[in-house]
Amino acid sequence: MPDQTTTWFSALERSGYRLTKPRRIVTEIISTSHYSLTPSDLFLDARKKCPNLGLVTVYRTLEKLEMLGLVQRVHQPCGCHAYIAAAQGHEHLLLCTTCGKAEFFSGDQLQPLFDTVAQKCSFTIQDHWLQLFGTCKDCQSKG
Amino acid sequence: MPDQTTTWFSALERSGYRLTKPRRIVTEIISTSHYSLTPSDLFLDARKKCPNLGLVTVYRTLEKLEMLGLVQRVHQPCGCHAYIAAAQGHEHLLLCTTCGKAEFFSGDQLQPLFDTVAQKCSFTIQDHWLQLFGTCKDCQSKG
DNA sequence: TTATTATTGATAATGGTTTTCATTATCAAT
DNA sequence: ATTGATAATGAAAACCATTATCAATAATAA
Repeated sequence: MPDQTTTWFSALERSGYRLTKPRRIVTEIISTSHYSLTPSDLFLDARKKCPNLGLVTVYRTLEKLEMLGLVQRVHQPCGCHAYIAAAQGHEHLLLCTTCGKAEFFSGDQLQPLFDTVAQKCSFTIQDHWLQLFGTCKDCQSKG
Repeated sequence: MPDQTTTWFSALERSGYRLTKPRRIVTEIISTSHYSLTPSDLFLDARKKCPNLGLVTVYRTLEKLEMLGLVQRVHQPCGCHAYIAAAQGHEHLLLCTTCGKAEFFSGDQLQPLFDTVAQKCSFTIQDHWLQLFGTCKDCQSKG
């Protein structure tokens, strides 16, 4: 089992949640995926290993993983219904609009911009949200 | 009538849309608001001037304004159902989490970051979304 | 093993958004 | 100003993602 998955199982247990079969399968899929997944995506995939899984359980599992900061929502033009393993620290998402692959990049360089904006607009800035869209290396070479 | 509103009316006409009363009222409200508004917000407000307005017309008007690049969606943790007059050029949204007021700021400083990310991740970058959350001056002084 | 209780899946309910359709209003041509 | 083609409207129904309900089941502590 991948390290990341083990870590997530521990986090769930530490918070008092039971490690049930449906929960383990859903957690394993999203903890190892490099693509953003909708509840329905997850459901269809997880059903292969747990045929009587209910869609509702996917929603409930995502809810817990989100509260634990393990997954985050992905915002897209066509909607904001997909999830992905959350960033480690101050990182932001870069999405391939062709294949859906997701990568994280550091947002360290953003602080100066935030300071400037805070001063110009007289706001105190608490949070920020940044996402990039583009084409990954593989999809570039495929034309 | 505010300049911005006149401009939007012209844009609608230029695209072959008729300037009906419901459409004019919805357009005027969102073109002059400094707050992001949900379809429901717009509906309730527009009804004051057009009592038999249907919620559906609000959705249809927003759809057209969005296609014309006049309004943009506002992404928030609690959902992405609000709209606001679109940015002029390379600008991004700064939202007050207390009162909902929205301001735009220049995103010119972001290009170097995008270049770095494109190189490091071997992506070509086509689009980006940035939104800041904070507290505006008024809300700061009110505690 | 047993008791407790969190979790599950099926079903129904919810709420926001879209579609359908008969009626109405706009606007170009007269 | 009037007309006619047709875009636009509002009401109702349909749709779909998400949430709540509840009896049955499964995971953990004792």
